[in-house]
Amino acid sequence: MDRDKQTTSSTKQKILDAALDLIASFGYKGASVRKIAKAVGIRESAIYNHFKNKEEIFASIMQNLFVSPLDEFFTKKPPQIYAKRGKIYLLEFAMNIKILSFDSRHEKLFRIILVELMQNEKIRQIFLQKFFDEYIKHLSNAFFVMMQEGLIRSGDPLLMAQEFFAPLFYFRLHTLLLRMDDKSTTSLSTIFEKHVEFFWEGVAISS
Amino acid sequence: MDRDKQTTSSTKQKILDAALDLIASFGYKGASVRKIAKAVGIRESAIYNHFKNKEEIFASIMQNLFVSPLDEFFTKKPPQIYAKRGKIYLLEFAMNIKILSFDSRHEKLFRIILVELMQNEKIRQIFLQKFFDEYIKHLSNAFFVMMQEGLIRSGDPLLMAQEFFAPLFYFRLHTLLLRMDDKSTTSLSTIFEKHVEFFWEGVAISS
DNA sequence: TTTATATATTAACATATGTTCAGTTAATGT
DNA sequence: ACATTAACTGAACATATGTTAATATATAAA
Repeated sequence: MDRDKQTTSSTKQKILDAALDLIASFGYKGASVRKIAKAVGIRESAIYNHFKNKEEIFASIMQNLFVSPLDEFFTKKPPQIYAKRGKIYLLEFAMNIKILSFDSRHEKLFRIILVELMQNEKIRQIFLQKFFDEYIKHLSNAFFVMMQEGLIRSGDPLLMAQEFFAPLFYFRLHTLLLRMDDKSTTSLSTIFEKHVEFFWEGVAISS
Repeated sequence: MDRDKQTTSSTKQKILDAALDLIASFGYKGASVRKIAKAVGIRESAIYNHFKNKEEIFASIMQNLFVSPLDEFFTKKPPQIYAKRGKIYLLEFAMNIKILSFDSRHEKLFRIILVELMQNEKIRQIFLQKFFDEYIKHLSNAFFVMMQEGLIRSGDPLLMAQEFFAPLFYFRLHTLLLRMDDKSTTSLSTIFEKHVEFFWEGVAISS
C-alpha cells in the first residue's frame, strides 16, 4: 500500500521540477541523476522508485513541451471569425507572446527547447512544427480573412504571416537571452506593441 | 626542432577541424577528447602535444566566432554612403545572409553558437552582440539615411532595423534546422528576396 | 652516424556518470 | 501486534571522461 500517497506524488513531482530546472540550465546531459537527487534531497538510487531511468524523466517533461499555450488562443479565437478585427486581433496575438515571454514556467520550457534544439531531433521537430508551421498557418488564415474584408492590401498570406511572426519570435528570443544573464529588458517592454503598429502601417488599407 | 612542420601544423589543423565538426554536432561536452582523437586518427594523449587541454581547443575555435562575415559587408558598403540606394541596398544585405545560410563552413560556426547558446555565457554575448546589436545599429543607420533621402516613410530607424532583420534571422534559422535533418529547403529558396519586396512595399514612399 | 626533439603510443589515474542491489525505515491493512 | 510494502539509504558496478607519465619512433641537425 502507499505509505503516503501525498509524499509519493510530491516526491515524484519534486523530481520533475528539479529536472526541469536543471535541464533548462545544463541540458539533458548536464542534468545528472545525482544533481537531480541532490536538488530534491534524496539519494540518486531513490530516483529509481519513481522513474524507470533518466530517459523516462526526460520523456515525462517532454510531454509538456507538446502543449502550446498559443493553441488555446487559436482555439478560443479562431481566425475565421475573429480576424475581421484586423489590428486588434494581431495585437491580441502579440500580447499572448509577450505574456509568455515573462512567464517563468513557460520560460523554462522554452529554454529546454532551445538548449536541446541542436542535439535532439524530436525537440527540433516540435520547434519547427510550432514556430514555423502551426502558428504560421493560423496567422496565414487570419491574413487571408483580413484581405477578404478589405482591411489589408492583398498579397501572399503565408509570407505575411511569416513577416508578422518573425519579429515576435526575435523579440521573444532577445528577452530570454537578456533575462538569462539578469540584464535589463526595459528596452523590450513595449516592443511587441510597437511591432504591431509598425506592421499594420505597412499593410493596412487606409480607407 | 620540428620533425615535420608540415605534419605538425596539419595535425593541429586536423584536430581543430574535427573539433569543429564534433562540437557543432554534440556541443562542447559531447565532443570528447577521445572522439576528436579518433576522428583525426591518433590517440587521445597525442592531442596534448598540440593543445594544453580541451579548453584550449575550444578557445581556438571560439576565435572564429568573433569574425563576422557581415562585418565585411558593412565595411565595404557603409550605410552612410550606400544606403541611398534604398531597396537595392537592403537586397544586397539580404543576399549576404542568404549566401551564408548555404555556406557549409559558416553553417558549422552558426551551429556551434546555437548549440552552446544556452550554456555558455561568452557565446551568448557574441550572439547578442552580433544579431541584436551590431547588425541592428548598422541597419538603423541605413534606414536613417533612407528617411533623409525621402525614400521611405519616417519612423523609428531602430525599430525599422529590427523589423527588417528579424525575418532574415528567422529564415536563416529555419534553413539551418531543415538542413540538419536533410529536409528540403526549396520553400525557402526565394524567401529572402520576397522579404525585401514585402518590406519595401510597406515602408517605401511611392513617388 | 649520432643526437636531439617533436610527436606518437600504451597504460594508468582520478573523477563523473547511469544503474543495480541488498538492506533499512516507516506507514498501512489485517 | 504483526506482516506487508512503498520509499529510502549505502555501497558497489560498469562505463565514459579529462589528464598525465613512461616510453617508443622517426626526422632534422650536428
